[in-house]
Amino acid sequence: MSFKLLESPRLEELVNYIKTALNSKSTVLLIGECRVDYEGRASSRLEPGERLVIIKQDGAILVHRPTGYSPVNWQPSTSIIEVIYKEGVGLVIHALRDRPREYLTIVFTRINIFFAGKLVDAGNFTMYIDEKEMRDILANNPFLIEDGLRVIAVEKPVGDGFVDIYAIDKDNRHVLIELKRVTATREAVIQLYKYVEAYKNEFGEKPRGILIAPAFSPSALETALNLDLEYKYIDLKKVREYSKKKVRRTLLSDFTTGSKNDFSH
Amino acid sequence: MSFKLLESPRLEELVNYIKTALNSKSTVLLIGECRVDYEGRASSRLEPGERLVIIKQDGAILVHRPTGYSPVNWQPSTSIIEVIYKEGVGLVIHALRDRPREYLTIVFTRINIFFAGKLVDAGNFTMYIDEKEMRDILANNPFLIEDGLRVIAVEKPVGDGFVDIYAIDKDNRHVLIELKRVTATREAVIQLYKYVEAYKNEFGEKPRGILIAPAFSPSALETALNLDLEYKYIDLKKVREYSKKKVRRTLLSDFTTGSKNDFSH
DNA sequence: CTATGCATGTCGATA
DNA sequence: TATCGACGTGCATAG
Repeated sequence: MSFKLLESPRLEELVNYIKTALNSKSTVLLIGECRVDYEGRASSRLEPGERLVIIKQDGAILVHRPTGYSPVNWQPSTSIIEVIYKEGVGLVIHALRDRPREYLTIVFTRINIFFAGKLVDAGNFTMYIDEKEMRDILANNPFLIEDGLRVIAVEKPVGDGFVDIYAIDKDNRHVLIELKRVTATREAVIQLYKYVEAYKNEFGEKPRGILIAPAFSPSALETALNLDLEYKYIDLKKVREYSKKKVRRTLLSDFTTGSKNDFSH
Repeated sequence: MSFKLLESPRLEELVNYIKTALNSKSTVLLIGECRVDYEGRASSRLEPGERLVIIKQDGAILVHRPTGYSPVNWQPSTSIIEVIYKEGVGLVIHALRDRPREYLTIVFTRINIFFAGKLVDAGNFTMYIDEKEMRDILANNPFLIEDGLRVIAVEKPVGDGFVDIYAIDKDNRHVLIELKRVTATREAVIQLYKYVEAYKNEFGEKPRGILIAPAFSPSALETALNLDLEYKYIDLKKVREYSKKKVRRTLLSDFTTGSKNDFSH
């Protein structure tokens, strides 16, 4: 990594450094005293203070205060950036974004650290289990849900949406299964209920509805009880063990056009 | 701002610098080559590459790749941080978080830049308008919605949720108003529909349902039409003008316990 | 403390 | 390109 680092630079001289860095698609860090105005979907003003500003290689801008996960102000990667030095004002950074039209203005009155460097980052990022993965694993290993379950389709269109897994149980009853990787809330139960109702209307037969999650909120349990829906705790660790047998990534289109790719047997 | 800045330090010597910085509640920046593992609600692995790691004064950790708004890995401010140097491995940073239990491990094999400094940031941050503000302004100036409207309550409990504004129109019909500060999607329409249905069931009278937003998605408009709901465009600029007459922040409790604070006249 | 809903949400996939 | 739904969503607030 080649980089440029300046301690307590004069603001005037920084303008060209920053412009050069942005033109060469480098990542720029600025630490110093600034104020920030934002105008777009909302409006905000941040009074002067010491912050870290990051301008990434794709034009994303983040203004970070010394605490908290979230940037206090930002602009996603779609922004156009302009840098000016205004005598008596300071170093002004404008970031403009179209659609939605949003403006971000950062005014630095002092900069302690300037860094510009081209980060080389080709490392792969893998999320080991997300809801899709969980769905695929369970669809391919339905005994993890209950014995004798036969999966007919995943992401089956029902009513307004898609139910995660559509199956038939050992007593030949139809089963709609909704999955949550995190604690299931009442919302999830209601969603499943809508699927069950829609299915009943469409196909004339009331299916079982099972909500599967590692945990359930009290209101979810109560609602499930009231709406005559089943729920089942799942151990994510156990599911993850089955993820090793690498399955082809299942695409939505595989299941929405015809039945040739349905999981049936 | 007092700070410490090191260029291409040896990893061994960094351990104490970082520990000292964390103990003194400083913000730490590390730029260099690292890999990252995460385990918690999900699991992820990030292969080696050059990144920026931020450890904030409250223990929040962000791992940023050279592009994009979002950190690739992170830990919110509730984390406990441990720093170790492992011979033959590198500089290891562990961040543990309770509730939910989550582990983040960063392993640096090279560091180009180390920065530690106590940022002083007392600047005030003001968000000029959010949905609450919009709700309060419209509740206090209902003529912006339509002539003759009398607001009875805001955040009125209806069914499962709370409708933003509950009012009575000039013909004495009940009106449920749902607000969106951004483009309203079908979801917003469905939400309003649920309120209208729930209200009908609870109070026996079918109210008007009005969705108010600066813009509407086509599916939102279509759904509104199908569900017999009204929609109204609102100019945020115009609403914002009425925000100058500073209103006391309206609390939910003002409207849910008794009627003494209701907006009625 | 948990539950609920908003967010300048952001991001990715789909039509 | 716009829309839709998920997210390790984070975060504030109400109960």
